[in-house]
Amino acid sequence: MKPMPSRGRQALSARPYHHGDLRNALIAQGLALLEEAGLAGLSLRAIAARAGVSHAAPKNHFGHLRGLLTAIAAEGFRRHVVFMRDGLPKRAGRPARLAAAMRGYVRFAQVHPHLFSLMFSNQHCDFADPELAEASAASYGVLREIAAGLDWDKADSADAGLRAEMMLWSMVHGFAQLQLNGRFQGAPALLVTDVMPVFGYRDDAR
Amino acid sequence: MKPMPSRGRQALSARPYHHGDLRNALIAQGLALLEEAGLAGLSLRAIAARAGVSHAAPKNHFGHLRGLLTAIAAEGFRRHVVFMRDGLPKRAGRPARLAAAMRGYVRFAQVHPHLFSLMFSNQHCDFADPELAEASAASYGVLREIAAGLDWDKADSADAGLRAEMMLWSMVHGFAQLQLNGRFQGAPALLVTDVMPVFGYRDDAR
DNA sequence: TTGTTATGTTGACGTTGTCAATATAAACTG
DNA sequence: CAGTTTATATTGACAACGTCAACATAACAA
Repeated sequence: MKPMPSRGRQALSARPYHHGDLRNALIAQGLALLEEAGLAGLSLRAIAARAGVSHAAPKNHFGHLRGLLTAIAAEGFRRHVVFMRDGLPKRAGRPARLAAAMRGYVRFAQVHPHLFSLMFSNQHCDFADPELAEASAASYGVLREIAAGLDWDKADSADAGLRAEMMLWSMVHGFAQLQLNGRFQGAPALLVTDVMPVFGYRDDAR
Repeated sequence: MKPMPSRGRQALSARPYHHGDLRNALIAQGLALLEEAGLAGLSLRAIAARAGVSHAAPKNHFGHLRGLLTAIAAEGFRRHVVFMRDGLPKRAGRPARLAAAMRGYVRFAQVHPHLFSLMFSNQHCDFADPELAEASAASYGVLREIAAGLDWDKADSADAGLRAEMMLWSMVHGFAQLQLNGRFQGAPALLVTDVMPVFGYRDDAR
């Protein structure tokens, strides 16, 4: 009744010495364990056990616990992008797309609270890692795209585009973080878009 | 050359069996160690050693590590309030006070990065704790005070006051958090107030 | 003085991340 | 095919950690 080894080469051996795709298996089991046990329960040894390998096996693929957590966070950012782009009407105007992306950002944090915490915790993962840097930049890219052409009181400043990105990101990220930590508990349930100012766009085409 | 015990009762004993004010000493040493070694180095045993007591002593005052970290975070929030009120002109208008408080919020995160992380990490401290709840509510109170009467596009909505508080808090907290994690690294250095929309007040008296 | 309670200490336990030494399998070389 | 090298996984050990139970010491109350 034990699960077949993924590589069915050696018929007689119950468990092959080499896993075959341990790196991805560790990331997958880490993601699963993270949902079940939270950040505190996410230990190297527990992940290794879930993947059916020895406690020191992860060291070959990721040097440290930090390395494994970084890889998990990178996968998190890839899924984060999906949430932001999801529920986003294909040919909707930019204000509608902005609202959808903002809500997607927050919804991700609600659906995957522990993963979200990991993704934005420099305690646990290494933002200098190229893979994580690329994945998180892609997530930021959605925001960049949506912030372009925003009409507000700083639209004519030198770094208008940059400022718009930073403002939107700060607002939505702070909202998600504070809501996740239960800091809005006493208040009636409000969406990010209920709390943000309403922004127009200079050129509402496209 | 060893430091005198704080209670000078027993002249001959090098170190009195009872510390006298261990609870506060542990919080103080915890704060100091946090600045030096970061959140990762903040262990029960290290704090106890710094305070010159045995490794299990903290258990009498705080039941768990979590309890000690919670007490440290509470002290953090008390200092946070000082930062927000600091540099705030006595009889300045509300927009100026808003800007000063926002910058104070972010400056605190810059000056005490590890403490700030601890204060907003539900991994490490317990927001249900009464002391922490009171201290953090006081910090939120500064924001409440400053957000009252804000003039913006949602000023006439049902929960106008609440929405303003949540928006400001989200924005400044997200900014501080993202900046702290180095996510604005590529961008030119900007203040929160460079990035926020400019808000007026309905009644700019007081 | 005599308990009683609060406050620290000691030693132990299981768990963790990391490492060195070893074993096994795959890949490459001739 | 044989022989060697490289990648991958295991084993056993280590120190550090949070927590606990048992004990020691001091402050306090009757």
